[in-house]
Amino acid sequence: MGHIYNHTWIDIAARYKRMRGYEVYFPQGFDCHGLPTELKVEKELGVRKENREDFIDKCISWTEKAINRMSKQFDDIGYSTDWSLTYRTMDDDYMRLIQETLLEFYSKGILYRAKHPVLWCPRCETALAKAEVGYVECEGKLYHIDLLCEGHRLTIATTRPEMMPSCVAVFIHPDDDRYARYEGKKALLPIYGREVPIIADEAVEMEFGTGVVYLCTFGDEQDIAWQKKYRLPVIESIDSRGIMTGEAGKYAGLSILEARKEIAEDLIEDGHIRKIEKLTHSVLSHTERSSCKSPIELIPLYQWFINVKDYLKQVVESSQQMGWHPSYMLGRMIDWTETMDWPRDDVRVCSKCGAKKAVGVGDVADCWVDSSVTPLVISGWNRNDELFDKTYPVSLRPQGYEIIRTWAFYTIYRCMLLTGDKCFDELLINGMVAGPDGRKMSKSLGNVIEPEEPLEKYCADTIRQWAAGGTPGDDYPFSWEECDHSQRFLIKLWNISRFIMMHLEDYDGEEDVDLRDVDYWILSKLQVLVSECSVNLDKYVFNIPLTAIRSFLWHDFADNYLEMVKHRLYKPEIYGEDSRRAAQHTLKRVLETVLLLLSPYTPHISEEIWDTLVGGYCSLSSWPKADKSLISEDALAKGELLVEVISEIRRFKSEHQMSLGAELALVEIQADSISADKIKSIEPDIKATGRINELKTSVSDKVDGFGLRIK
RNA sequence: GGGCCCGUGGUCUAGACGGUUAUGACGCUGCCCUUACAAGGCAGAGGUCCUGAGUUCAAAUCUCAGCGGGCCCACCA
Repeated sequence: MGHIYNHTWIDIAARYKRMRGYEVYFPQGFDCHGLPTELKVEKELGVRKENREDFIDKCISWTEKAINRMSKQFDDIGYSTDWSLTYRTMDDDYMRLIQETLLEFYSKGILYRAKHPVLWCPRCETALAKAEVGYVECEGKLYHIDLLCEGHRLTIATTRPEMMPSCVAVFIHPDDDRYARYEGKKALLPIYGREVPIIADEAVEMEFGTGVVYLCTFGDEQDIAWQKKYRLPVIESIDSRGIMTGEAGKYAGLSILEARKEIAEDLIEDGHIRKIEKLTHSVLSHTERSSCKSPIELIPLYQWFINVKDYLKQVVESSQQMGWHPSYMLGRMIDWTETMDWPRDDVRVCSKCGAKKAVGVGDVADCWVDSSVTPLVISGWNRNDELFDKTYPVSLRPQGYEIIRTWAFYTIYRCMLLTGDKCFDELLINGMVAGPDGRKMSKSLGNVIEPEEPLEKYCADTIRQWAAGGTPGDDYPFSWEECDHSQRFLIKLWNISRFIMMHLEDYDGEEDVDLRDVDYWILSKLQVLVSECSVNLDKYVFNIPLTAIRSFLWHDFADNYLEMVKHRLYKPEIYGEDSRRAAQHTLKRVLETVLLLLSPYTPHISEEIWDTLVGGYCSLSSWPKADKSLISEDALAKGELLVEVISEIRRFKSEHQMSLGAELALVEIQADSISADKIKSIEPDIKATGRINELKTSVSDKVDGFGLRIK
């Protein structure tokens, strides 16, 4: 439903801009590569990636199935993309362009290969981006292990005793009086009998565990920082499959968990363990965009890196040149550039390797490597200069807030470096779709709605109204009630149209008509509505115009105006042919304009009615302009008075359990002089709409506004 | 720990350049077949606009603090 949600937004924007006269370049892309796909295929089809060719085939067919399903959903909601422009990140042309951009980065030294501790998932056997990991809270044990220092016991605390073979130093806090005397000395590791330096550093948390921590290469990011800062050696005791290496001595060949168990037993047996505490802690795990959830390791490996840190200032500057909707989302981008951190490795690898045969890299690239060049792909960068000049920067980037730090960030970064220019004029940021219960959609909560279910139950224009109801940047729940209401609105619109069509059968389309106060009233309100819609749609605010259109059509137009002109339509012999024609003209004009306003939201029903009412396509017509000459303050005031008087009469009938069609013998209105003037001019409308036989209006200085006496 | 967003009748929600009676939906109550629509219409009940303080003639709206919720980031040897 998230895709239905934001693609409806994009489609409304595209349809609106077309009607405003823009030539809208509207391609749809599909993001295909990456770990999420691989994990899905492994899980659902039960295949492993040992057989690379077979695995890739399975990934491609799975992805194509997903694309077909999504494309059908988009077609089902009337998504007006130009399918001939569709791009897929797994297409050869697309991949070629990715490679070109990477080669350009390589030639500039921005892309480089280096050995560096990376976040590594032993289960998926791949390096992960920082954005792909998160912390999972779980139960663990904190082992207090005695080390020896000049005959004294120095007790460290660790949750990972199996990292002992990788220990290269022990750290204490410089202000910690308990351990001050050990600073600069050496500690002896049990089992391995190796001596490591004892170093004082501010980063040690004195309150945690024993206040003494051992540094292993690499247990966490702090270890990386310390290893670099103090130029300590690196000992790799865990390999890329999560198996202990030869450095682990007798534990070599064991898995991490097996080694943890055995080394702990040995330490206990030898009397080196002073205490084991239970501990709830957060373990860095493979959490994002994946169902893996395995704990991750920091393993030094040769990997390809792209230097973003040196260009953050430019990314921020580029982002500031764009319009963000809502504007505070720019702040999230800047926050990200300010807080992202990774100890930099300055190693650059020479490109002149002299290899005779190029061998593809076996690693799985971060999927953002593909998806962050889309503005270049669709604009024909390095392919078609004419197209590029016309379509770059992209006018509007729609996306969710959860991938500002990834999709938006990497896209702005790469396009800025490759083109020297910003890649978007504006960004429209949507929130997440929550379940009907208001909570995040998740399988475990059982509140997931797949698009097929509402699409089966409701028509596309109903789903689109639901989607248009969201606010930029805010999360938005899926709501069956909102769908019900939206569906009923369509029926209402249909019935209004039937009524109007019925009365337009003999309408000659004469424009030169003698409009009455009531006509000016509804036409005035219509002009206000048109400008309200334009102002908001220009800001990509969709919910406010839709609500305003629905309220106008349902309540002002149907509940009030239609009832107020029925007598003129049905009895021209009493009220005059020209009055009837004025009403016909107004009915047609209002409905036409409302159909144009609704067209971006509910294109299907709008076209259907438009075809009968006007002919042709309303989505190809021009967006209406508010005609200020039709706004009459006097008519607005008279119309509101008429609504109020009719409302009083309806209330009376309701209280007396009378039908609204029941006739009233006599109604007397007392009004102050200003209101009385206005009321007198709309007396025929009051009389006819209220089914009043005799209506008397008199001026009274005792009332404020007006009062009614009904018999 | 840092940042951002949010808190409005039973439920969901609009409004946030300060200014009549706070919007609408669902639900609820009563009534009514208006020569379009009962999948409709009319009328009605229901609110300390999270709490407190401040600015102001005036605060749902602005400021600060607190409480509660959400998201992102960081930390947890």
